[in-house]
Amino acid sequence: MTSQQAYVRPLGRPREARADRAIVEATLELIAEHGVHGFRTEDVAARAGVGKGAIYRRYRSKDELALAAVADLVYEELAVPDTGSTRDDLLALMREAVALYRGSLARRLFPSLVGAMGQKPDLARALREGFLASRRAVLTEVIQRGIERGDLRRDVDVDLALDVLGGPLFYRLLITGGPIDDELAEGVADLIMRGFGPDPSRRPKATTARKRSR
Amino acid sequence: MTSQQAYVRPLGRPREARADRAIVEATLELIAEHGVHGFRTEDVAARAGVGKGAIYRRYRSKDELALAAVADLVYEELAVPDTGSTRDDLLALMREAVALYRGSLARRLFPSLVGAMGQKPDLARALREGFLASRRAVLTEVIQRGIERGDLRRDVDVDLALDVLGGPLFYRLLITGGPIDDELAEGVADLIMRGFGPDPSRRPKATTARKRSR
Amino acid sequence: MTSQQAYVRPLGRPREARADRAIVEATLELIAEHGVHGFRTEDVAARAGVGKGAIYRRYRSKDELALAAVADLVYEELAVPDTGSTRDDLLALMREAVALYRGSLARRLFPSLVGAMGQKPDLARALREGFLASRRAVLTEVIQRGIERGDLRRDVDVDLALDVLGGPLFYRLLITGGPIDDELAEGVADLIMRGFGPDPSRRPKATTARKRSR
Amino acid sequence: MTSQQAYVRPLGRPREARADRAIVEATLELIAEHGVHGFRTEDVAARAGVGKGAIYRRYRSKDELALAAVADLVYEELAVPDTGSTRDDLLALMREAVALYRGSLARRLFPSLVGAMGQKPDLARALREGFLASRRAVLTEVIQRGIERGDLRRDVDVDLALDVLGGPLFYRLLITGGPIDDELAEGVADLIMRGFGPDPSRRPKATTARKRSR
DNA sequence: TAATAACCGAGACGGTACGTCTCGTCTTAGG
DNA sequence: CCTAAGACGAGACGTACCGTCTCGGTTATTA
Repeated sequence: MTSQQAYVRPLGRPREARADRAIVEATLELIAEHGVHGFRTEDVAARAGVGKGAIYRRYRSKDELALAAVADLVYEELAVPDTGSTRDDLLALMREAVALYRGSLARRLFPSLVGAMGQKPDLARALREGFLASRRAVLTEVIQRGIERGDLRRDVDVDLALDVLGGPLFYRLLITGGPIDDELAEGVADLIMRGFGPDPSRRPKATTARKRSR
Repeated sequence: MTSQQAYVRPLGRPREARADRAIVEATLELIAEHGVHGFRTEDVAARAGVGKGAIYRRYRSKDELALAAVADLVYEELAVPDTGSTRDDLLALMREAVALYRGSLARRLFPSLVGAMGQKPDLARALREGFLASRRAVLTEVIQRGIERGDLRRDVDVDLALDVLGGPLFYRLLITGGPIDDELAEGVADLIMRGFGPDPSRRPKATTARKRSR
Repeated sequence: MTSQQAYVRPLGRPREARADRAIVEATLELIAEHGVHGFRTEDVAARAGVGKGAIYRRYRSKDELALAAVADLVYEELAVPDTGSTRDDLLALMREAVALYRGSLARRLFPSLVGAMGQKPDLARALREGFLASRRAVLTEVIQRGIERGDLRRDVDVDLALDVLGGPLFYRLLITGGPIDDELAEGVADLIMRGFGPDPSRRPKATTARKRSR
Repeated sequence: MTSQQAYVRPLGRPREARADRAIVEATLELIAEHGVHGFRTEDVAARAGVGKGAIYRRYRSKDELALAAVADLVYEELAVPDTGSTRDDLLALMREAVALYRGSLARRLFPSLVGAMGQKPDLARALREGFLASRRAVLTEVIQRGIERGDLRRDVDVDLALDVLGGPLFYRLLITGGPIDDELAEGVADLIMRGFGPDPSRRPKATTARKRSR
């Protein structure tokens, strides 16, 4: 039976992969130069060497184009670290996030992206279900393993933990302009370990946090 | 010696105070509906019942108008709570913040505000130095008092603490869409108390933070 | 009693008469250069020194603009010549028509105008009822006078006469590309005089025309 | 069953004759509906049930397609009538022309064809040298025969005569919208006979109509 | 009281980017 | 090599919005 073979090649000339890449790259360059709102679709077309039609065949609007370009920049396979230490696993992920958001492009990109999310539910959903969900899934796995390992309490509010890990980073990126560096990564990782670590009053002898500090 | 009396009434017909208010209010409503970029000056004029000229006589650009409107909205006096309990003081401030950001106007305002901050340094500075700084000052005072009281460690990274308090809230507001409620307020307050509480290994007996959580 | 004074000045800034003229003139030039369909609205705007908005505030579409421009061009007062000689009157009118259609603007304008008439009943009606009707009225008067004077037969088919006077001219202009000159004017005028001149059969000897109808 | 043919079949799949007809017919219908410029190649393809490629393999451009379609409609062998009577020969040709231009398709086709001629010299030349020249050649022969026969003056301006025969018909078709009927055919034929007939003042006894019958 | 000056609402202005559309060509898989 | 389907680069279309300017008219202070 071929019914499982769901993919049917669409009729007609296929989209050119070359154009796909060129459009995204031109968009990223122009966003970096003029901002998420400041760039012009005509310039994207010109720089990518395509017609405007080729852009609007792929993306319904300028905003969707900007989103896709950013998504392309930001999506990457995320390996679940497994160092044996919950703190080190968290730290690895946080450091990677720090590295991503320190980049000048991502730093200039996110604010307007967030602004657009408020106006375009589609974009918000796409970002949440794609980029965000994948990162949260990885963090969740690390936390679950930490619980099983006994490094974290059984009743950890996982959502809160995720938001405490990610929140301060975005807060600095979007609002305060504070430094996004490894100190931040270590700070929140340690706070999670300490705040959600096993209750010392119950198990006075086991002090995970101590061991972690080498 | 009248030189100190600097004010000279300008010639001609004075500006109408009625229009001043109407413009700001119409702007706020329209920003909430369509975002800091999405609203139209013509709509502001129409809703305020003024001409576009009246707007541009007061503000040099759409951005300046948006900034002024937001500034007008956001400034308010903030009392420093003093319940005697560091946790309760934090909780009071957090609950107030929760109440503010649950409100539909602020909730719709902030995303586009953040987006605009990325492109307009003036707006970003105004918001950081006004709204944000005042809230951080109050929280800082509560934390300092907590340290002096011995509820918190002496070496608390205050900036990190502030970002852990505020970050998750904004993260949910702007990114995840997660719930902004008292559970969140309590979660982060407890995490701060626990994570930045006095080191139990150093002073195994005194555990103020423990007791407060009952 | 001011009720007869129906005109109420519209609110706001009035349209600029300068722009009205400039738009129509630029349109005519560009139609002559590129045809009723071939000209570009952006070029009209540029040549007229106005924005595209100023054009579309006045005309709902490119077609309506073209129609208005042509209508503006084509209306002019036409005097009825009265030299005392029917042939000379006809000749005067024909020479004037020749002069008009030799002109480079009209010569380039008419072909695409005719093409458009086939597609746009509005344009066709406007042209027929304005430009064409006024010229036919003048010719009709000359012919009537010729009949009364005895220079032409009483039973002249006036419509046919008008079409024989105008047809060859347009035929050369639109189809054959043949010369439009005074020789043509004289040729058709003489043909009309000779072909529709008084019937020699009434002056009892010659009866050619009568017999033909059998 | 094709092997018996000496004709060497070109490589590959042969063109479908079905498509040839369908393309031309669809083009004619769409030109009649929207004009020579107004129709869309995509609509032609859709209505003919072919791809755009099939059209552009046959015709190099939209204009060439339009021209070919019109040519297909309009070209037909034209016999030189020879009734023995110059008037009747002219009348036969004029009646045939009337029949052609009364048809609703030709009537809708010509205006935009003329419009296009003004912008496309190639099309104008093709139409003049093909369709038009063949008709003028036939008429010229009839007139020459008329001269030789003595029905028409020796010094007839043949070009003018042709334009007087064809002009009024096109004038009504393209400009005035007047009736195109046998009355018109007879009117211009009689006018030519009378206006270009032998000068009665010079040869007072010989009546043209007499001679025609030889 | 009259003149002067800046205000008022309404809306046209020049300019610019948008997103759509069509042209004529090119590129697939398949007959 | 043909076919239908549909993507391609190019560029005009008509719309929308910006920030400015121009109306007739209003509201203050100064003369």
